[in-house]
Amino acid sequence: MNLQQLRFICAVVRQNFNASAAADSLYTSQPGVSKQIQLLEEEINVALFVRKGKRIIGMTPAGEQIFTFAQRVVGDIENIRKVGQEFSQGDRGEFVIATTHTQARYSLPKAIKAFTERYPGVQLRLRQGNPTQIAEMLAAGEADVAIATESLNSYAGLVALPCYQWNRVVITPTGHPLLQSQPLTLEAVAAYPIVTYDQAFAGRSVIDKTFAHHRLSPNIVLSAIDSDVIKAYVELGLGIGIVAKMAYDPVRDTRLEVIDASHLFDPSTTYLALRQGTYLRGYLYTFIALYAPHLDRNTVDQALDSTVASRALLPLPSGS
Amino acid sequence: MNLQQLRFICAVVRQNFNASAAADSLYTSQPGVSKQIQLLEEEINVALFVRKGKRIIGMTPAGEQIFTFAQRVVGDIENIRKVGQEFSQGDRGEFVIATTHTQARYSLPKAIKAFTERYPGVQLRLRQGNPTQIAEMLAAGEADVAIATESLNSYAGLVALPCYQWNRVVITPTGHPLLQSQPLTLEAVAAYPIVTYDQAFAGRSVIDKTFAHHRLSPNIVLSAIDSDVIKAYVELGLGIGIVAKMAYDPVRDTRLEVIDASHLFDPSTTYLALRQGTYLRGYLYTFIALYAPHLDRNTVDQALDSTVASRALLPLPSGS
DNA sequence: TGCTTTTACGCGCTGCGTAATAATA
DNA sequence: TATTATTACGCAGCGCGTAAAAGCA
Repeated sequence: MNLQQLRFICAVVRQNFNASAAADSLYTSQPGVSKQIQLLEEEINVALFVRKGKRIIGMTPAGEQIFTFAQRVVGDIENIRKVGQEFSQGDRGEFVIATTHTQARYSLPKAIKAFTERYPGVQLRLRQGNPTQIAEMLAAGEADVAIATESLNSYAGLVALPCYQWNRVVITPTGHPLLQSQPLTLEAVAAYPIVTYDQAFAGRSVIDKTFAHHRLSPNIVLSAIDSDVIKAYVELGLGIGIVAKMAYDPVRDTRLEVIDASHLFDPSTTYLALRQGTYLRGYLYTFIALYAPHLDRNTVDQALDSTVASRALLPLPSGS
Repeated sequence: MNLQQLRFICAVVRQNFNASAAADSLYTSQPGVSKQIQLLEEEINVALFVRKGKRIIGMTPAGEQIFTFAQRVVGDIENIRKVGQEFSQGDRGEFVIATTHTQARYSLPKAIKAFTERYPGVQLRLRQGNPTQIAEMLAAGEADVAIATESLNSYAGLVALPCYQWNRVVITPTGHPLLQSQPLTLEAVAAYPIVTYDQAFAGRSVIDKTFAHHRLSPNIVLSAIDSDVIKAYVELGLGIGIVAKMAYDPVRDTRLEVIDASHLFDPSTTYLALRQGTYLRGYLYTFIALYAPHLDRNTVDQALDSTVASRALLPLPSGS
């Protein structure tokens, strides 16, 4: 048994039981992958993959168990490498953040600016996607942290830490009649065509739930993954927009008017997620503290160690 | 990086930073061990061991962190092997119990008899030692379970499950004057020379604490690790004995008389301990259930998964 | 002078790539 | 027919053991 064999197993599983793709992803030859897997199966005397003729189509029960261990081994090897880097060149390295457009554009810039000034030797990479893709990137080790509002909790192997709460504003073109209706009500909002986030993004689920709860059927004429796209279409007069308050910029957005809607919707919480069992480079703790000051090193470590859902343990600081 | 290098690191640490001993323990050459460790240090660019001249005398901080990961990797490799055995020959294998004399002699026989009948293909091995040695055997992977009354909890990386409670009897030679004093009191016991367990064994700490709490200074003329040795010396008239109730056999021990002492001492709890993060062969669950019927597979799995001390979670069934 | 680690060196195994074959969809 | 897995084979590299040297207590 050797490490390479375990890497091969993980890659084959991750590539949906395609050994050729697995070989590509590891920059090696496909026969090598097949052979090493066969050797391992022979050594431990049990088939790991279910084959239909010559095709690999799934895992045996034994394979599934072994896969979980193999994953942990491969992760630990990565951890060992990281410890080495941390001690040999603590202020240099790579740092990949998987996040959504809205976070990247509106909530992260301040922390990222401070971070890059503090760690000029760290190569920072932003990877964008929807919350599900983000969680998968993190789980697959393609990112070091994930930041998003939806669906980061309840993903096996990940730990989600609450960062901050936020709520929504309604944005309209200048001179829109809705600006007259004070105070703002859900009914008034539902009377106009609406532009807001896509299903998977930025607390859209809260918006849907709120309308449904009040037995309102809003006319959502356009949904987008991107606050800037929403704002553009609102400017064009396609409808009124519901976006995160942080996405409205009073300086830039002069062709829009804004009405606070915090009283209409439950607040949403943005989470920062980490893979369980990973060694965190020192600068990662620094970044997390820059982004969410209540998440100090001890808090993060405790959350990473605990098996139980960490959200309950962590009080969220008030307001923002 | 390869598995062997990680094994070498673990062995060197376990052998108190003696590379020669580590090589012996792994049945390989000492230069090979040194060289592989050097290669790894070179590869990840950080010293793992602190050297004084040519002697290895300790670990660097980086080394300590890496050691913990290396341990887990080595353990997971072992786990993978076990999964293979479980699925290829589920009713065959090896099973090592680390325990004390008293458990081996008096509490285990029934479960072991049933187990060997159920699993004739499993090679069962009993390893005896004091509770500290037992815990170390388990932690080092030299045993699959540890069973003892003292000091199995509070050992990092181990999970202790309460199995049963028990208490003590006083044994005397036939016709001893203590037999007349009804009911038995601590003061009466303390009036005679006492033979009982060694410091490290079988709830001796409870005995000491009880006497101390009553401001009594018993005259313990002989302590032994072994109930049978204690009984032998009580038969010889050296003193009265305090032993676990289960150690008195009314059929065999005809030259001894017995007085129940449950009302004098707090009960002790015997624990069964497992290493965290280990894959358990199916027959191990069977054995545990035979020995302590309230510890079914789910209970054991939950305890193994949880990071927090498992004892608090587990109710101990009453009496026995 | 022990005992321990490092250096030196050569053999043998094995992992890996290329090429060819077999089997599936 | 296109894609994918297995078999065959040969080279290169590396892990491991033996032997010798170098330091340490």
